[in-house]
Amino acid sequence: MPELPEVETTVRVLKPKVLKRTFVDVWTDAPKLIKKPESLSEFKKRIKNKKIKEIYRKGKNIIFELSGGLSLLIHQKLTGHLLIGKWTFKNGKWIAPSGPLSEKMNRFLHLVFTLDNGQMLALSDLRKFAKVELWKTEKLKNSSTIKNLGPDPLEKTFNFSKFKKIILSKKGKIKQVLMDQTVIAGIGNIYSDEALWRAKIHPFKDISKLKEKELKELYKNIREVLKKAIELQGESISDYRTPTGKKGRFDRFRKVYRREGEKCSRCGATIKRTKLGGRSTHFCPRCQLLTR
DNA sequence: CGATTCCCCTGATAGC
DNA sequence: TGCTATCAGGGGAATC
Repeated sequence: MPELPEVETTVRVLKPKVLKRTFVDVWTDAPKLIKKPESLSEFKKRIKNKKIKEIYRKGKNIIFELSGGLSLLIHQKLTGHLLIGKWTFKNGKWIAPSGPLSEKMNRFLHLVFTLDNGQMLALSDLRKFAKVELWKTEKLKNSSTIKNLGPDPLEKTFNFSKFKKIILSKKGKIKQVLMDQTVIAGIGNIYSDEALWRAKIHPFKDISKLKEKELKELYKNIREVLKKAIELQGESISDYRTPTGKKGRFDRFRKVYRREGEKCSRCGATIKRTKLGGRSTHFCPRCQLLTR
């Protein structure tokens, strides 16, 4: 499930491989992934012969800035991940070279861009939830997709007082607020659970009940866990893989997410899983008390 | 305007 | 064995 660290890893790995490259061809067996423009032929026509001038992350979105005043936006959602390599097309399907790209999770190719050096940029997406949009760069900047995003938690300007201010301006349960992309951009289910465990805060704790000390711990731990995950190229307990098809190595630092029934590494209590707003939520019932 | 619900999709898993 | 029902889940749209 790509969140900020996984999307950042994708951008960092792709960057040297795609900068200054030109799109020469597009293949898809799932045209519904392409939301903009609506017509696939129009999408193909517009993206062909455009050069990748820049690639960057905005929240969980990947944006390729192209020549001709265009920008390609890709959101990987739950199971999407971008891969780079050289596949061959045989009998209606893509054959991956041996190595990580041929591994199971990388087989669900639904969109393949061929670049001018023969390399391919491919979107593997088991559940086909990803979205691909081609925008005029100026329009994208003013779009609600971009404008409604909250600040990036790793930006230099994102200091504690800014964090405190935006969190306290919201109401509700802390985990839900952390996952709200209009509040802070980039945190999802995994890293909200992990940051809250590190900060010893119960995911259901109401914003209004948070103490100054807890806010400070949370601020610090959000940034630390995200940085650590980027350093390790993200987590791959589920579908995510880096663009070369390899697993991220954050797993050994994962303390609660998908660890229901295991012992808390800090206090030994049994990790619990519940639902919050339709999302599974993991926490330690002993070190993350609701009332403290 | 905010809060909630539905929907997109398919592999894995449980139940019969 | 093989079928069917359920679940997971980001975010956008529709609805309350």
